[in-house]
Amino acid sequence: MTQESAVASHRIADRLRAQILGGELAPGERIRQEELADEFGASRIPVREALRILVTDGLVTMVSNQGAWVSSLTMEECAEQYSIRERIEPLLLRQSMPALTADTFAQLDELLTQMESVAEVGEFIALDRRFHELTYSGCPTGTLADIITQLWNTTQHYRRVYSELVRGTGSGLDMTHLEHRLLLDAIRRNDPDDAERILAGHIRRTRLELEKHPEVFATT
Amino acid sequence: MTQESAVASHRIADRLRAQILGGELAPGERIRQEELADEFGASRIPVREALRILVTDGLVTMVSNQGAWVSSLTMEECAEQYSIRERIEPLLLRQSMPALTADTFAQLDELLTQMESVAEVGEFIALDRRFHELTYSGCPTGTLADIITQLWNTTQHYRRVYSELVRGTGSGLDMTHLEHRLLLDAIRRNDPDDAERILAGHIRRTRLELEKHPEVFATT
DNA sequence: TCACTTGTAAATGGATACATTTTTTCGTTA
DNA sequence: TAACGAAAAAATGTATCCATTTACAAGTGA
Repeated sequence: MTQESAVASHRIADRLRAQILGGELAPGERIRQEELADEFGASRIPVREALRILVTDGLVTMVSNQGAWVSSLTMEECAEQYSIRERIEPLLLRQSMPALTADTFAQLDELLTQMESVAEVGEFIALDRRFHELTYSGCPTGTLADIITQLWNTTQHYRRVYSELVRGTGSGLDMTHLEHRLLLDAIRRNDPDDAERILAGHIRRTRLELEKHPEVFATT
Repeated sequence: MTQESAVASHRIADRLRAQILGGELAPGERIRQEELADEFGASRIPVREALRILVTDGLVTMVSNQGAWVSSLTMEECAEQYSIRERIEPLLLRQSMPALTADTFAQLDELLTQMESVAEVGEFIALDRRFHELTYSGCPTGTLADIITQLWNTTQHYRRVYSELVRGTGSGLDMTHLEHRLLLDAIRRNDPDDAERILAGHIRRTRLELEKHPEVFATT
């Protein structure tokens, strides 16, 4: 379990991060320091520190003398982030694979089975994320993993909105399941080249899918 | 020219960043808030903000209740950053190429000529950086460019130390010049595939070269 | 009616003072 | 002598108060 930090700025940052990733705070939303300070029973100093921590995460955007907002992405920016992931997640997967065990494979399999039958949108994207993160779990944390976590975080809102949009239409999700199964198979066979290729394709197709729905994104 | 920010925290961050990138502050060096505050005639509040800004840049590492240090990399971490660059800089170059003009080509050529005859180490790595940045200048700034700037920044110190180490031995630098010429040629010919391949190879060879000199890095 | 100005409210930036945590020092003891 | 521990010193974390900047709105003029 995650221990709550004794430092107020960290506590506030953790809580805010969870709110943003959980969808309680939408991209573009204004964040006022005093409001937050009252909410947490703290002064504005730790709130400002917390905001800067979230800037590091890419989740908050600050402008001098103007304030802070939950970061938002245009469709082009979101696509850019997917293009980056397309190039570097296969690298992380390759480095992770040697350390994965049969036990991990079983967990991955179980996650896929759950995903194939889940109805709720939030649940689906959570399982999807846990699946991919588990495939990377053979890697010690480092810059590569940090960057990828950031990219997942900053695009999470748009994944959720997209999923809600296409829910029930059956579009795209079938392919996702197929790709996941292929990916797990390549990992099990310990074929890093194949795994890299499938993962890159998976991310690429997701990006193209997102680009079919500009209405998900901010207009500016 | 770069306008000095009216906000103290930004001024301090800019100055500190320049000191770190310029080699005045070495990786691992402790940063005391009060010291900096005195140095800038400010209180510790803007100093703390500045430190958090540099954490975002990856140039400073902070630990709760313990303090801040100039970030340092082990050889493995530095190699990891080069591996990431190897995958994503070719992407940035590809996106940049269509916007480059004959004028840019001429500037790139001029930079290479200067590099081939420069004697001073600091001058060399500065020209090298300007050359590559100019090849990327066709791209609007975005997440990809930001990440790459960060990776260049966090590894800059080790490039400098390495360059000083091999100065005069003639090892490796010849290859660097050849690769740069090949790269510029591919860019001129507007051959993105070739340019991507050469650039990836260039970064990869630099990484391998660095890995031949573990003494450049922190031992922990 | 529209553009511009100005004044006021509100929000962010920063200084000082204090609280808390960590580190260091120094004395004690086995 | 080495190890343990307590007290002092130093550094970071936070609250409060004030300064400065920005945003909003009402008012004035053409």
